[in-house]
Amino acid sequence: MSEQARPVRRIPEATVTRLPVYLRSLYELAETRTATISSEQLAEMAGVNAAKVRKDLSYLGSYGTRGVGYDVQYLLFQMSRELGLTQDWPVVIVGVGNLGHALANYRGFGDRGFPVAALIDADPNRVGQEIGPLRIRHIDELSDIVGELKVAIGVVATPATSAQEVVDRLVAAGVRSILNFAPASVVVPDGVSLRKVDLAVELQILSFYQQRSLAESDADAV
Amino acid sequence: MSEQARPVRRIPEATVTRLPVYLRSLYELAETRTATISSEQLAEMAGVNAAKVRKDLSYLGSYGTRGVGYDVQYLLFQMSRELGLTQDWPVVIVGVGNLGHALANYRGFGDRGFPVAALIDADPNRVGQEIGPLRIRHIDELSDIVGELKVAIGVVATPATSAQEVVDRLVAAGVRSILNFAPASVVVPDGVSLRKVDLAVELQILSFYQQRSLAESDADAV
DNA sequence: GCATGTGAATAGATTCACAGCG
DNA sequence: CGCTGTGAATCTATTCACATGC
Repeated sequence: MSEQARPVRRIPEATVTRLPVYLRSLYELAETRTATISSEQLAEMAGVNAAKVRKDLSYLGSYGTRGVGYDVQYLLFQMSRELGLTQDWPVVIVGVGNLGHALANYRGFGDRGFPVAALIDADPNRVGQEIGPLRIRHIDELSDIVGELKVAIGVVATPATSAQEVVDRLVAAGVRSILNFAPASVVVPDGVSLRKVDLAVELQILSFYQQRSLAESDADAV
Repeated sequence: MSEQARPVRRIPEATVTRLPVYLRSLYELAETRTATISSEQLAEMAGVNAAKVRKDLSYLGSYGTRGVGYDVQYLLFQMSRELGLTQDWPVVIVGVGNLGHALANYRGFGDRGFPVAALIDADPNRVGQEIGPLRIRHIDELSDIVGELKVAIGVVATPATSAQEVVDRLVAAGVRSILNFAPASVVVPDGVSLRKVDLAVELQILSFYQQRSLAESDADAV
């Protein structure tokens, strides 16, 4: 009897990564008081094709109206709910160097339901420093901080060499979602989500295609 | 006779995104004077599985030795070449707010073959300001700057509302690789590469899985 | 009539499993 | 014998195309 009758829709990973993009488009539409939107139009805004939009949205449920399109407000609500955005998820930023500093000052976090609850560093020279309303605290306090402030997401902005250790500490403290900005591959146990943002990787990918396209135009020029 | 005999290997997109990760592992190995590495070990370092490593590397060529593994230095060289990292690709950062500022100060760029050649902003109050060795220049100078400094990559760190316009200007100026940090979907013509890094999107993806895992543990607890 | 929702078809990525070679 | 390199099998994602229902 432990099985639920409710069919827990299995949303493909690729779809999950696109939902936030649709969501952003929906916010824009809501601002311009647009009432309904077709998959075609939404696709254009999100930079994908219409079939993909329809397939993706169908995983959330049948929220459209044939012959009409999707109700912007309703879809906005359903998607927010599905993404877990009806509640706040407090964030802790670990590593307050250049990048961590910028992230700490970035309004986009709090504005969108991810309040920065704490700033953490290992460097005693930084601990105690104030950034906006927050005082940087020492990494040894991490576990307490996570518990007290109900931290849900850990943002790692340390140098590569400390990244794995910081991740381990976050996991030990009970954090189950981690966003890693450090240029290092880190591992997490099952049940913990990890996303990575790596500048160098992105630039190198661009470099690959840049070189390819130059090589081609050189060949053409011969 | 315009066809080359050399078979231009078609490297899958998914593989291209992993090459920089392998490359980083190889640099670490090189630092510890490791001479050869098996697909198994490299997989562990890169956080993928061994079959994938072998398949990925096979697209570059048969650079391994059966029964032994891959020569670290040789693979490092081949991979760098394939990624176009044997030359520098000058970068221009457009939008010197919080994030742009942090990026401008980030040493990771120049150190890895992506020298920051120029900083650009549209705000007259920022133009003229100096950050490190660079003076912020006005966006109207973009085209000249790209030409003079042989800018290959444009990094967009503007607010969402200006992102598309900035991208259009970069493309018009001849930039064929763009890294977009602005939380907006932008379009580029064929032949231009675009990668995006979006904080809010990453956090929302984490939120989705966080909510899922909490919902599951709640269900178990009943 | 028109745009959704979705099976079926296709394309792409991952993993398996083993032949081949040093 | 050990590890690469790779076809074949599988899994996942995308796209097509049209029945369905407002």
